[in-house]
Amino acid sequence: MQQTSDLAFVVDRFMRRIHAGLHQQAVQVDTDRIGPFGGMILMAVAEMEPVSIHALVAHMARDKSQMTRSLRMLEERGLIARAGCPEDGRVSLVSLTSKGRDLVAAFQRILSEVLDGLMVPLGQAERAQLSALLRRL
Amino acid sequence: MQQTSDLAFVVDRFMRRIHAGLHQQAVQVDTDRIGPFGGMILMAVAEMEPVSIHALVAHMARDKSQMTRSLRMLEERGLIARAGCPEDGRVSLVSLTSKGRDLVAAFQRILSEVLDGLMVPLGQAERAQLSALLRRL
DNA sequence: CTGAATTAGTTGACATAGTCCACGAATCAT
DNA sequence: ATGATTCGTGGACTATGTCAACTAATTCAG
Repeated sequence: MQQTSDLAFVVDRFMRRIHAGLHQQAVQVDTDRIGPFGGMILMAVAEMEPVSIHALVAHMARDKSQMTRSLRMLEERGLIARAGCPEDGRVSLVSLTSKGRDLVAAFQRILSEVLDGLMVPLGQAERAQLSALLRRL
Repeated sequence: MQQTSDLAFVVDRFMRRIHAGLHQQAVQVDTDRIGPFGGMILMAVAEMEPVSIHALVAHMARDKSQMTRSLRMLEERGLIARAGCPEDGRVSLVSLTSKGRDLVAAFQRILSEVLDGLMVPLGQAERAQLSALLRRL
């Protein structure tokens, strides 16, 4: 049980190291000050566009009010655009602008670098194993 | 590279699910409203006591000013106690009170339950594997 | 077809957590 | 001793998270 509750610490620390790495590196790129969460949203949109806010909320496991505000911020900075959904008047579909797409590419590059840096203790096979295990949760 | 940056999402979501699970469950126990971070600190202290604030900061990868404030909060609620270090006048050593120890036990039980709940998709061997991999990072 | 329940999204108010910077005091190196 | 370093504290600010109330569009029971 020591073992079990330790897992939370280990995951937490890993996440914080990613966060810290991004914080260091992303300053060069994040000229609009959208923050790490903004970056995460952009990357999620990139994979799912056009996507409803509801789907985004589910995917990222965040509160919807938070998503509303972050999306407004991203929209103000011209990184995303919204369009009404023709089939359902309630949903609005979010997609990237070309400016947003550029920023996503930069974020992904940095994130990959940071992750690679953190993963050095693990061999190639182990990295794949780790990803596979986490993905199943 | 899709693969690589995905990892950040996967870890993030896992962490948030832990967080959400605690949020649900811990209400019963957290009568002093110390929050999830407070709980994490208590558990860390439990494993390391008597421990300097500096060591705690390093272990949890947090900002030291944040730690100062959280510890003050925990001290006000009578969960931890501080003692000056005889060998080094700068450091103060933190340890649990008996009230704190009880709360840690409760937190650990809940955390284990939550983690067990999240880990159901994985078999016993895989869980061990996951822990081992994460611990090496 | 209509009223009740549901769902998508927004907003306000607030709580918690993280970052940065400067400071005082104790210690260390030379 | 004195200058650099380390431990902890405090202030100011930003970013994230949580909860509850609300509007508008949709669904569904009857």
